[in-house]
Amino acid sequence: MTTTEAPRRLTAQGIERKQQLLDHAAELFAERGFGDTRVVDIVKRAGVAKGLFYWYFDNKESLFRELVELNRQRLRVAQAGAMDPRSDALTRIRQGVEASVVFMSRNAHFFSLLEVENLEKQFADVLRRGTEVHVTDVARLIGEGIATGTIREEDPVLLAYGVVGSVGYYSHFHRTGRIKLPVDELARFVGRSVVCSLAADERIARSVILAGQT
Amino acid sequence: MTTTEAPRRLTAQGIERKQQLLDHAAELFAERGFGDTRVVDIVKRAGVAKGLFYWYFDNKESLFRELVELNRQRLRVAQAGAMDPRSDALTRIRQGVEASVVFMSRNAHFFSLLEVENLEKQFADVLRRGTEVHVTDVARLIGEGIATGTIREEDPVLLAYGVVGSVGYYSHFHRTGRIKLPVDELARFVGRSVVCSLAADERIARSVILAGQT
DNA sequence: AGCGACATTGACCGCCGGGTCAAGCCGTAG
DNA sequence: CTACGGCTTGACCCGGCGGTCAATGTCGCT
Repeated sequence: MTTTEAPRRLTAQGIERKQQLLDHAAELFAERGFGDTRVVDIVKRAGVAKGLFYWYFDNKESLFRELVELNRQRLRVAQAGAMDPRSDALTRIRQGVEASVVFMSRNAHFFSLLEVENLEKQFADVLRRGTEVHVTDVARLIGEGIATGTIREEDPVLLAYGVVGSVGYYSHFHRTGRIKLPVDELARFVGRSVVCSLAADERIARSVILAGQT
Repeated sequence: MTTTEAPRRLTAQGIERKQQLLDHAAELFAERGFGDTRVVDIVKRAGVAKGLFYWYFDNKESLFRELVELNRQRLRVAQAGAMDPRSDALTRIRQGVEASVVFMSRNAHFFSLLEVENLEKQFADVLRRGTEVHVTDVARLIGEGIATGTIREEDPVLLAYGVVGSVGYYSHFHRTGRIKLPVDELARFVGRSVVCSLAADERIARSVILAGQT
């Protein structure tokens, strides 16, 4: 199944069309979920014939997977971009967390699927792999923070799951309209929360938080 | 649709059979997800004919909803039972959190569906209502904690989402085998984590945590 | 015995939706 | 002009699955 299938050569028009399909699909998935979105719905919304779908994707599942990879990468880039390499680990985590919340909000239509890992068991693999990468990233930072004494001594991986979880959950609650708050405000709140749960002591927590209240 | 349909009178045998179906369904849902579980699979596993399913349930969806309500209630009871009414709010939260983690682990087969709110959009309502109840419970306690000075001053509801989220996520990661740790150890860790993220100051955090390390 | 209510069976129906396909279009390179 | 490969169409196929139903069984009560 992992055959190196000839990646079809696409013209400019082809690339655009494919992107349209991805976009409309993401939108529909967010609206009704993967299982309740018909291929017909996707093509209809894009205003093309059904057969065309299968010109660009092997099948519905394959489109979904592509969507996942794409957005994971974009999120990772956003996180990396938000971190100031001169800052200490805890601060960088705060920055990454805030960026993630904002990013997820901007791409709400997509993440309403992503963060939730087992909407359909068949995707457990892709989705979890993504989370795993994220967790590893954070765990590394936490390890650093523990070494330099800014983060309390606990298993870094365990703490990392908490960070990733918080971001995911808060984003989810925000997206589904149960937390009514401007994104950036929420982002700062989650940042603060995470810092509080990680900081080695009160003084550190306060200083990292204060530095973030621009 | 919310017709007060005559709730069929069940004999002892009937009640048992219905429970069997619920159990097997929960198991299968956990294995493959709701969408990928066929009614036939459920009845086959229970060793009965397909038609019987519709004797006990209106349809697949209705069974699912029943499953949800049932387990929500049981969780709530477990939480309430774990809290020592003489303790302060923060401690009670810690107790509730630990109980939740344990409960979710014991009922893993079911909660692999529950905590994830939008596996299928059609269930958003039931699932969210459940979370909402939970959040409200916790928010009340947090409000109390803020009033008595043990919890830091932030919007109680916002903080409550964090607590509920943490429990859900850690349980999820544990259930899916990515956190390999005895349940009770994990429960204590999550308890500590939550306390750290809520406590008004370091002294309080330490004392509440120490009191919990039996 | 025989009635009525609960319990159980499995063949059957109908539709929905994923995926196929043969044919046609259009721009460009030769 | 023609050939070719990317692009587009929509009718069609077909398997799977949710849900129905008429028949049969099995209690317990009168």
